[in-house]
Amino acid sequence: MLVAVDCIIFGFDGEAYKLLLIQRGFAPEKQKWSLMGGFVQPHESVDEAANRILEQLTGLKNVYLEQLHTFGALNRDPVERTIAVTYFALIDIQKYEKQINNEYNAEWFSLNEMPDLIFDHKQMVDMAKNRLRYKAALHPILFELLPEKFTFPQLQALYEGLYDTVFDKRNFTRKFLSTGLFIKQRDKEKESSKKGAFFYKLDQDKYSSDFQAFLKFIPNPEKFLV
Amino acid sequence: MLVAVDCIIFGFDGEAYKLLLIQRGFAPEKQKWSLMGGFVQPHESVDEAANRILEQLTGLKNVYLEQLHTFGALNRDPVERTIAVTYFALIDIQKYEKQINNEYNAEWFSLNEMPDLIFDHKQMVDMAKNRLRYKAALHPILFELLPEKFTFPQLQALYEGLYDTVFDKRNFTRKFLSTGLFIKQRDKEKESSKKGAFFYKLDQDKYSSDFQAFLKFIPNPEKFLV
DNA sequence: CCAAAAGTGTTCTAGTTACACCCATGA
DNA sequence: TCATGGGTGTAACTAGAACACTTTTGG
Repeated sequence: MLVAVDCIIFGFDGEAYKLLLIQRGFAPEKQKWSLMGGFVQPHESVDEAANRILEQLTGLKNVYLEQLHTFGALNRDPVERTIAVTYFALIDIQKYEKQINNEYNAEWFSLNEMPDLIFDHKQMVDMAKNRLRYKAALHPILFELLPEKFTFPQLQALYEGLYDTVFDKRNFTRKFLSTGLFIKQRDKEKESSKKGAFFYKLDQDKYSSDFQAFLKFIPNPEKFLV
Repeated sequence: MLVAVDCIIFGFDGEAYKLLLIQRGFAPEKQKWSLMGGFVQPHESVDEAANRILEQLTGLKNVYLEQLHTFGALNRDPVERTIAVTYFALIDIQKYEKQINNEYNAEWFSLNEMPDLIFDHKQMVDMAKNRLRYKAALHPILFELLPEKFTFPQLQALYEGLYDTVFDKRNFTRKFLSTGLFIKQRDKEKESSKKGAFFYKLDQDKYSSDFQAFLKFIPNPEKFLV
């Protein structure tokens, strides 16, 4: 039985969520679009395989990478019995350089303009989207998609994009500022407006110390969940 | 590469959370306690394998079974390279009959009185516990551990046991009743008190229609999360 | 000077918490 | 009759939601 790893790689370009896909240069389904994947090698753990595969395509190390789900349907790969351990990654799209690896024909696609994908990769993407929505509602992970410096309008677009909705600007700002996670910078981003919007950075200490958001079925659930 | 499935099987006896473990009758680690597991067969999906393994041990079908995580460290199985797809199950402990399968020496252990487990099974159990806490804070899944009819004192013990805390009885009752998920029965459970506590049943319609609890990072997140 | 986006406060509402006494019954 | 556990209401507080105008500045 073969064990493969597939990576769902998310980016955000300031307007929309993107996925990094590759055009397969090999059979089966040659020329069709698919997630970046590969087989787990005997000398590496499954997590290591995921990191390797991600780095092969993007050149990036130390990115947010989380195991999503293992897909093990009987005929998901028509050629050989393969189970796929999927991971989703959140990367700063600005750090990605197309030229890093020419071995793969990789391209960013907007989530709502995706080509058909091979095998059960569409299902994987759907699950990843869902997990991301779920997780981002509770944990401050979306910042992994932003550059080091970002503005509140960008931050709000990031959240609005994920949930496909609009939030009240005042309430949004207040809620996020009240976490104490953000440090205002002196400079402004002046490209997207005349007035310009102040940059913020994450308070890395607060960010890395287990920040938990506010679940409400259990009183003070942040006490209990790790 | 071998692909195994391991099941973390939870029960609740009215007082404490329990795990169903088996004493291995085979090498390696013969006689030691472990999770119930087995290899994925060529003719079955991974999900099917999990259901099969669970049924082999408990005789139960259609129980709550959710994929947890895939463990793929290099030397997790000292004999052969094996990756383990883990699932956790929630079963009504009263439905379990010890005699269903004598092939395995199975026993329920309280979560805080567990024997040493083989390989990385302890890590699996920890992760399952955590996932259960997490999930139960947001979704009404703990009822899978209760018999069809249960009392509010039992329900509260169930939640207090999982989070290892005490809740205010009045607030607890109000919050849970306000979900409209519970139908009061005419009869009482009279074993554990003189006065007796009314039985309740789940409103199965409400229960099966995607009940979502109340996350609070995103306004009205139940609109967005599936 | 005006169009476009940034930034900022207050009020109302609803949900959460804290808290204590009476009830029913078997022994 | 009393010990044990079951059942219930209210008031204070807090967090979330709704809502609109002013500021800045490049063109």
